[in-house]
Amino acid sequence: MREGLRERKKAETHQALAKAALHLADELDPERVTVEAIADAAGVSPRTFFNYFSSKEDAIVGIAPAHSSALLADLLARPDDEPPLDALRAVVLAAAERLQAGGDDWVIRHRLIQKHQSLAISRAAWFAEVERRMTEEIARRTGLDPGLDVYPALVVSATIGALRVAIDVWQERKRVGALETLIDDAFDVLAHGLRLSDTVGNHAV
Amino acid sequence: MREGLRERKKAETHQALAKAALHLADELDPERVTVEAIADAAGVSPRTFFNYFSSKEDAIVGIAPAHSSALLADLLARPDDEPPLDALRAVVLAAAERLQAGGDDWVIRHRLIQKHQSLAISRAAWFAEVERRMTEEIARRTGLDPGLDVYPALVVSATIGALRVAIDVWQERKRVGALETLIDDAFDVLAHGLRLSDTVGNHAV
DNA sequence: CGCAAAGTTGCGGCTTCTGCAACTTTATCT
DNA sequence: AGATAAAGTTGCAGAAGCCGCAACTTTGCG
Repeated sequence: MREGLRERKKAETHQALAKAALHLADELDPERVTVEAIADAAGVSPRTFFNYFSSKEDAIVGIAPAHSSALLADLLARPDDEPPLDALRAVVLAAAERLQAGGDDWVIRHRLIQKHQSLAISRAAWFAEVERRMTEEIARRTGLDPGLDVYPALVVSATIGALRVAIDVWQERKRVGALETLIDDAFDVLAHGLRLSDTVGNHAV
Repeated sequence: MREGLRERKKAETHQALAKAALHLADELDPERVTVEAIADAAGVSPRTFFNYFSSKEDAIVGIAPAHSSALLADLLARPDDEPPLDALRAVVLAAAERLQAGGDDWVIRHRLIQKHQSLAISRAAWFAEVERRMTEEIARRTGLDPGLDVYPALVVSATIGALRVAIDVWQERKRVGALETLIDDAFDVLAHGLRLSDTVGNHAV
């Protein structure tokens, strides 16, 4: 059979743990949620929790290999001769759509991340890994050496920053309006230069 | 007396712990260095360690309130009507000079940060705090609402990213050439737009 | 059915980190 | 100087995170 019972059970346990972690953290403080409680809620032993996540924070933030792979895969799928910033914008827009399609859990997650810096740190660690790999790819496309030229790492860093900032502002705006608009605004600024000009202004919500 | 014995001793202990943490981490793996060993090397009890640093990583990375305050103070000292990106560039250049004046410890520190992601995470957490406060100040200067407009957070995020990237590339280049040049390159790119053009290229080392 | 691979669990152990209370050192006031 | 207050250090106890290991159970497959 293509998808064994084994794989399915593993995926179910993973999701059960992530969901339990998220909802428990939402009800109490994340700091007051123990691994034991999460494992209990997912019907699994505390020891097993650590077979799936390397920390409590990772479970709450929902660090899934799938996501970072998706970002990188999207980038690899863009045409090779597309300008780096355009390719990255497309990747980020696709990621935003994917996140919004995920439902309410994603909103809860990011509300928690904004309130508790231990979670923000976990997210940052995840972003850092994505950044590292995207920088490699941008370097390959541009023919630049990432150890000599700042451009590849700089454009990727700005890109990830734009995603993060857009999400934060969108949450701050109570999710009124499209996240994609904010992302486009951010990339327009990055593309035209970060000098403050009259093209920058708070688009009405 | 202006500077009491108390203050001096505290500063000495702080520095002794930071130095011990850095050098022990440099000799062994950071993961294999325990708080107990650091405290011993600094001639202080493990319990006291936690009166100075909230984690082992913080001690190695040398999270000192002084540094982040310096960045913010520099920003506050810039003229109010200076364009945000210019003010931030000046702040980052000043920070780079300050770091280089610090001597060899700083180089060791950043070599460790690049090798071990647990330290990179600690640094990221510290950057995040700086970012938050700088964003406030940029919002004030520009009259933009950081909860409505992406610009303040975006320009600060790109700025901190530029600092990080410049330091990383400089280390990768074995510290040949001036860090300030790399920072200027990065800010030139940010100012003119992140579209790849022929103005971007690896300046000879 | 029966063996091999993979997953789960309990256990022991180390480490990080915190609150608390006792103690020592430094500052201040008369 | 001497008493008192303030600040800093330390040990202790304990919660929790995290990991390696070995036994056990479940699943996959011939």
